[in-house]
Amino acid sequence: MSPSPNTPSDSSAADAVREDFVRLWGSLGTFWGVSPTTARVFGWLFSREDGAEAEDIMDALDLSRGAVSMACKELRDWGLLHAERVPGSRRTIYSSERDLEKVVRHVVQIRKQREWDPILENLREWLPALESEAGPDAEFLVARLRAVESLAALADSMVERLLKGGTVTNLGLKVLVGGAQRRARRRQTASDDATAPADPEGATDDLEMKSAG
Amino acid sequence: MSPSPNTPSDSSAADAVREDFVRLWGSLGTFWGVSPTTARVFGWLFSREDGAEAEDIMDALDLSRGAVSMACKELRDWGLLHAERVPGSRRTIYSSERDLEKVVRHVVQIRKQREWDPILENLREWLPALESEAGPDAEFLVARLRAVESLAALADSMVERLLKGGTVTNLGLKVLVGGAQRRARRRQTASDDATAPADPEGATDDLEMKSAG
DNA sequence: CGAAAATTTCAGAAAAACTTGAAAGTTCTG
DNA sequence: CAGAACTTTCAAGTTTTTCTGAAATTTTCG
Repeated sequence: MSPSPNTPSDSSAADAVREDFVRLWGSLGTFWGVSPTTARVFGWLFSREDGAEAEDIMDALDLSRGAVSMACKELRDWGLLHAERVPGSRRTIYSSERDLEKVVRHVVQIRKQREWDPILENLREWLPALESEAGPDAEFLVARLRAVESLAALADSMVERLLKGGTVTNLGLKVLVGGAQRRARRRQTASDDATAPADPEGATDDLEMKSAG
Repeated sequence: MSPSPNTPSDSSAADAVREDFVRLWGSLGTFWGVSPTTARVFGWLFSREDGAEAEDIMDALDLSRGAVSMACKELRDWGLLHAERVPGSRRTIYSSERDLEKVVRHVVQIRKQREWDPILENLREWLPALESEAGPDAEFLVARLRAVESLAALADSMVERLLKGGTVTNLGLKVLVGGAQRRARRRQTASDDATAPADPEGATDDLEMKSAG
């Protein structure tokens, strides 16, 4: 029953859990659109209090130098990783974004831009083209596409609210308690993101703002 | 300007849009967890008023017989496809679920069972093990895991509400208008999903209920 | 019941995605 | 400015996923 106090710092309960957590997080990679390895790197960093340099990561996760570099680059693009250079040294210290809510918001925002917005964009091209065409086939297709559009638009507005509405937890509570009403009134129309290209560095920079909460 | 009335039924605007729609839907496959081909099959069927037999599908989407069969099987498992046998014939007629909201609900439900529930399940195993362990590392990990847990639990409750709360559109409207309040009061604590196994056949059968709305 | 007309299954082929390792590029010390 | 210490990039190799085609299975008709 006694927890094995022999092994010095290798197989503590914390390390065992950490390992499982990294595995789980890796298997969830598809959920938010990155490779398992990339997800594992994030999970590992997230499970640690302090940042780590590339070599620590390749050591802990048994990856090549290149794999770690690419995973970290991708995570930086997603805005989920801080890369810090220690002044007197050549090393880069990576650490995960600490605020899980920011992580979720970034992931949702980027997936929305990449995968969701094109749907609405396309639908709004297709519908006019179809409406000028007569015939039962075209009419039916219009009806179906409208159904897709209205559902997509609904999802879009909910996500939009999530992104603008402060912390996820707060939003969740508000929704559960009914406070969403107030927010809906002062909803400001988003400047159209259809034309705005994603600026890859801006995503990273966003992380820095509002860090004092 | 005149829509080319020459080509008999091949390159109408409807068919052009249909083709694009199928391509788009296929590229979205990863979003809800199936292969592009499977997604394309659904998209094609969804874009059509009437059902189609296997050969129509392989013809339209340029797939082998086996691929069509596998895609349809997977879609049936997801509860997104109706397979109907015409009595006097040997053919099976496939048609997509017509109600997009049902489609969304089924997808969300199944992905939740497959990918989300394990998270909560695992977290609830790990936390007790960690809490009995002293040391700063374990304590830190507990804090991080708790953050994951609370966010996962929040998402879980929102999804749960989506699944139980009638149509997606209705729910969306309710949320946007603040009607969520009522629901939150009578929120019954879900019987822990940690132990409840997913019943794979129930998911499919669900499609049939409430078909009269 | 046996033949015909479909659908399903599955081993192997093709394609896609991921990882590696070495070469090229940066950034810091002397 | 040359050299050392890291990081990044990318072509090639490996693994995983997906598709095919033919054999096995199921279903209908005579």
